[in-house]
Amino acid sequence: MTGFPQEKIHEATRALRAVAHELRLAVLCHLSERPMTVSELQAATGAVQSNLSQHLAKMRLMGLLTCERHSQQVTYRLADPAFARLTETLKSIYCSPTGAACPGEDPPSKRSTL
Amino acid sequence: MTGFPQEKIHEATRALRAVAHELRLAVLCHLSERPMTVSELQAATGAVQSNLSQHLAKMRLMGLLTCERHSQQVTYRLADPAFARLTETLKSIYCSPTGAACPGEDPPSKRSTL
DNA sequence: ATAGAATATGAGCACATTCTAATATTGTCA
DNA sequence: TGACAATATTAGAATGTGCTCATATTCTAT
Repeated sequence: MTGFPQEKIHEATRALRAVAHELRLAVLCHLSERPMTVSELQAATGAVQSNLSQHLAKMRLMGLLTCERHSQQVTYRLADPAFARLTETLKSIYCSPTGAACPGEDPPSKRSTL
Repeated sequence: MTGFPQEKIHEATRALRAVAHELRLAVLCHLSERPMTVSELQAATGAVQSNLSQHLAKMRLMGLLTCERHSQQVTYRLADPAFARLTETLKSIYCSPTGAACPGEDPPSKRSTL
C-alpha cells in the first residue's frame, strides 16, 4: 500500500462514496467534459429533477463539485479537474481496448470461487 | 460522457461500490501490490477477522477479487490487474505532488455554496 | 478421533441511502 | 404584483450497509 496513508484513504473513500452510484457517476462523466447546468444534466441523464438535485447536492457536499448560479440556471462543474482522472481510469478499465475486467456479472446467486 | 455507455457505467458503479469503504479500499491497495492471505491482510489492516472476511467476500462477489486456498490459508488477489489503476489514480489525486483536490472536509454542518 | 488454526457464514440491530411526492425558493418578465 | 421557470429542500417509506457475536467449515497435526 506504498504511499497511501490511512488519512488519505479516508479522503479517497469519501470521493468514492460520492461517485458509487449510477446517476452520480454519469454526472461525473458529463462534467468531466464540460460544466453543465442542472437542466442540461437532467436532459442528459433522464433523471427526475428533485432526485438529480439531491445527488448534485451530495456531490457538492462531498467536495466533488462546485456550482454557481446565473440568473435562474445553476452551473455545476468538477471541484478539481483531477477528478476527471477517475472517470478516465474507469473508462480505461471497462471500455478498454484489451477488454479487461469482466467481473462475474451481477451476483449469480451467491458463492462462486472456493 | 464520450465513450462511456450506460451499460459500462453500471458495471463501473459496481466496482466503485465495492471499493467505497475504508477497509475495502485499504485491502485493494494492499492487493494492488501483491496477493496476500487473509491473516496477512488482517495484520496489515488491523480489522476484526469476521468483519474482514465479510468484506473480502463482498469484493469477491462484486468481481474485484479472486481467491484460492492453500491448505488452511486463503490467498486473495485482484481479479484483474487493471483494478490497480484505480488505487493509482486515487493516489495521484490525493497524494499528488501538486496537492490537488482538497474537498471541503467532512460535512461542515450543511449548506455551503450557493 | 480430537484439538487447534485459519476462514467463512448467519442473525440481528443500528444507521445510511435512495426514491418519490409535495412544497419552498429564487429570479425573470409581463 | 402575479405567473412561470429552474432549482432546492423536506418528509417518509423502503431498502441497503456495516458491525458484532456466535457458530460453522476446513485443514493439519497429534
